[in-house]
Amino acid sequence: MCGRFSLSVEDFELKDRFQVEIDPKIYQPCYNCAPSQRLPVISNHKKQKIDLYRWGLIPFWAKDPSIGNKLINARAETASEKPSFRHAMQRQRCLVPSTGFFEWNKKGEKQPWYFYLPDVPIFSFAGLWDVWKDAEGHSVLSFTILTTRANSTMQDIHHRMPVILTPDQEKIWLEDSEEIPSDLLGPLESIPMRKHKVSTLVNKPENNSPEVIEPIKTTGTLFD
DNA sequence: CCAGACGTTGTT
DNA sequence: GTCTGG
DNA sequence: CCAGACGTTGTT
DNA sequence: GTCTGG
Repeated sequence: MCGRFSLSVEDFELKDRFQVEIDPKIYQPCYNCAPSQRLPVISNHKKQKIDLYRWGLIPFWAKDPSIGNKLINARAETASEKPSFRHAMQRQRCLVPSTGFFEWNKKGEKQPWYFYLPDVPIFSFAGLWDVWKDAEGHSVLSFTILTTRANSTMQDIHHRMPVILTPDQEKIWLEDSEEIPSDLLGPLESIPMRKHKVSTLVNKPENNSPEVIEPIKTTGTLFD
């Protein structure tokens, strides 16, 4: 699963990496990105621009927007059949830029781990977005992150992981085709991934500092 | 027909 | 909006 | 994902 | 236990 990630780069780095415009007034690096926050997204409708979307997809037909609290992830295997995601899966795909993400090992103590790609420092999750209008007609843009089976690096910690796209796959995911490019949605194996234990400071979303992604020392091996 | 749900994770 | 269950 | 709340009344 | 908010 994926319920917390980082995007710890400056605006110009994102701009260079994705060839997009970004308003420096609305952007700031994020070490501890959490559900319900407004976070940077590149959608298929605005491929040349990064905008902020709320994490937790609110389907366009929702009466109560709090449904978004439950829709922070969508299973890639079933999203095209689910009422909440079907429409977005066909027409409203997006990239969620990231520099790494967190998972908590449930066995024994609740230990947070940080996962990242040393060869691809900025990557993206495959996402879906939607637009919901409140009673006054104000639009709320929101997104969810697709999940899939864990890859070999992750499976000791968790049996699910976010769908990570390679740079080549990013273009395909954003193409305006109602045929879903489902071959992109498996666990990432083609790019090396690393992990290390991090401080439980990351548990609180308000702790948004570089410290939450730093490796913590453990008895025995320094790196896991 | 209307009412109510619409999700994922992990654990049992 | 669309599907399921009563 | 985790943390924190989870209620009503009346009064200031 | 379950929901809301970040």
